[in-house]
Amino acid sequence: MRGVQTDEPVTILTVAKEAGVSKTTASDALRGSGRVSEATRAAVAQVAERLGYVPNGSARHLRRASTGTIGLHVPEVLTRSSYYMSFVFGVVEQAARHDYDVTLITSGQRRPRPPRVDGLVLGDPLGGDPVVESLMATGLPTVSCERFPGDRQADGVVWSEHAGMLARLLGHLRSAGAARPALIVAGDESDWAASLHRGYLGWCAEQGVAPLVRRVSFDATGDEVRAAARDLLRSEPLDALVCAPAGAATEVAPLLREAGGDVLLASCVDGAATRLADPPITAIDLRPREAGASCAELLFELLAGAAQAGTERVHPIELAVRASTSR
Amino acid sequence: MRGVQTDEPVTILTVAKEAGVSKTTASDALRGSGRVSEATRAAVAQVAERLGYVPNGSARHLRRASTGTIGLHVPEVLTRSSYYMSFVFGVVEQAARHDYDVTLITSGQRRPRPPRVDGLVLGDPLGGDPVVESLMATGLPTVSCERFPGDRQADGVVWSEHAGMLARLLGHLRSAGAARPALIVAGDESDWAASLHRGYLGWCAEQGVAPLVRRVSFDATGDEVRAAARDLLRSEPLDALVCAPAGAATEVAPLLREAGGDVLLASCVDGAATRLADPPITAIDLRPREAGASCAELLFELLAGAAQAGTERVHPIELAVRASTSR
DNA sequence: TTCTGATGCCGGAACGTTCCGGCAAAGGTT
DNA sequence: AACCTTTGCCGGAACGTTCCGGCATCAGAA
Repeated sequence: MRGVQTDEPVTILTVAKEAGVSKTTASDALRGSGRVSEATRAAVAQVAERLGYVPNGSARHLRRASTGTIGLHVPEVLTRSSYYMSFVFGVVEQAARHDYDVTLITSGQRRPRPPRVDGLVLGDPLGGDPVVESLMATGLPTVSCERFPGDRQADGVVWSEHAGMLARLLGHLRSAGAARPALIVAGDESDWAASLHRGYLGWCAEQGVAPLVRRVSFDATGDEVRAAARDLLRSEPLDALVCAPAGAATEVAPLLREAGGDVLLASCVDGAATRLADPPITAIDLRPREAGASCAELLFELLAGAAQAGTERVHPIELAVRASTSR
Repeated sequence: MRGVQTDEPVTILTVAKEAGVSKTTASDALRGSGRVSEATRAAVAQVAERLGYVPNGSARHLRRASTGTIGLHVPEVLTRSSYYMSFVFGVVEQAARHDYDVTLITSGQRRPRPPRVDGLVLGDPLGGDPVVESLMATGLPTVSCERFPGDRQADGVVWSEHAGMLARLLGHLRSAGAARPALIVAGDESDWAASLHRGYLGWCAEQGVAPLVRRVSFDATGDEVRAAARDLLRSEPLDALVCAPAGAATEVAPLLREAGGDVLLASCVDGAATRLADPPITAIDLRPREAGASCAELLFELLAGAAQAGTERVHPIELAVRASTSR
């Protein structure tokens, strides 16, 4: 039952009058605040339900000096759209649990005013993006997924052990027989790419392996990663390849197959494509939806004063070993 | 210059006092409403700029009985994430031009309240989605991209001539020598897929060609479309293949190459992948960003009373002929 | 001179909800 | 009986902006 539809909006005053209490009591009863008896609370709740009362967000947030909304920024990198969509959905759903809305902010926007939000989530902030810079300059509580490249960090950071997980993947490749795994990775405008690269170099140093890297752009196309793979195939005997950019592994899989040689293949970003490829491709599952939710949750803690600026959270990621890395 | 930072919020009262006018005059001056002299307007604007005045959205929208926000719903279909992300960005940017925020609504959300928005954009509404149904039941002004499957339509519909464009693509394939082009397409839960299928059948009837169709799910995986393509290859001599699902064409391209036979290949959804494939794949460019902007614009017209419920707009789409359909 | 219309200001009230502190009643303690 | 504490209500004011209609002034027409 939706409630009676009238031309008069159902306000807290309507509910209070119908329940025979003051507006303050009605408000307190519905919000669980103040000192209201359980019987009165139930009676008011019933009236509100019956009338289909929905609090006016503008009124509430004017009074509270808040907006009830968080802003979410994601880079417009379409090769990572699958990851970002999942991330976005995670944020939106976690925000809903806190009765917050999520307003999207894009780097293509030209707008003359700061966002009307209580706080910000930055998904994978890229260095050199002026919109990201200006968002961080707002002074609003901000949580970033991965660190911001550079010295200045958001109030809260949710990050994952990419280097460590890559070392584990490389170890797995090593024990599967690969003597010298190669890496295709983006540049340092992304903290994620930078830590993968660093982790790879560190692992090679530790294992006494000569690094075999090809750098591509953060939003590398299929052709770009295929060109990088071809280059690797031409210049060295290739026994294993780890592709960092999202979607790259599935782009090079046919190429490696054609080239023969039984090259092990893995991806640093998991998704439906790697899972459902034939053979399924070993990948690092970044769990983007959960990452989104975790970022949102940390922001709400910051907003509620339950967390301090400078808080860092480790978001667990997983290695999904599949057929592409076995012989 | 950001303006002097004090602990006291800069309100319209602050600006008015500083400019030596009433709050009403200050408000009217900044909004271009009321009857305010040009000199007074300029003076107030200068004070506002200097003080870094930003209107309080909650106060404004409480007074106006509005929210300053539109809701955007997109299906959580990750194979179409590239298209949807572009669509989303288009909506967000057009909304920004109207000083509106965009709040995302997902089908995975469980929330006890209607969205606090002035209107809704439904990107590619899928039949059978209860969240879409409930959004359409809110009574809010609503614009959908493509029609809603079924009798009930949104207040505004932005749609494209998919059947017509497919006929043109088929004609192009025909003139490139294909006698019997095949189609891989999703089911009727999407109006887009339904019109492609209908258009294909209509074209075949008109040309006296026996239809060659394989149905897949709307969110078909690479394997699923490859299985469909293999099935086609096995059962008939295949001279041309049109893949409707986003991403499908690039998934089957290597398969067709391996099979030999010089099969012409085209896609009903264009993107970076089809553009940058080798050879580049002929595709229908749905121009998602522009579609998003167009939907948002129609919604703002509805909200402003400049368009009527029942308005339909044709969003132009384009056929990008590329090397995959030439011999 | 008087009246009318235009211009450009103005204060009060409204929007819907929350916060704050007052107060009545009841129960317990001295 | 008087005092104190707790419980559970209450009305007024606040939040910041816009809407509405009033009013003063000036210029032009009758």
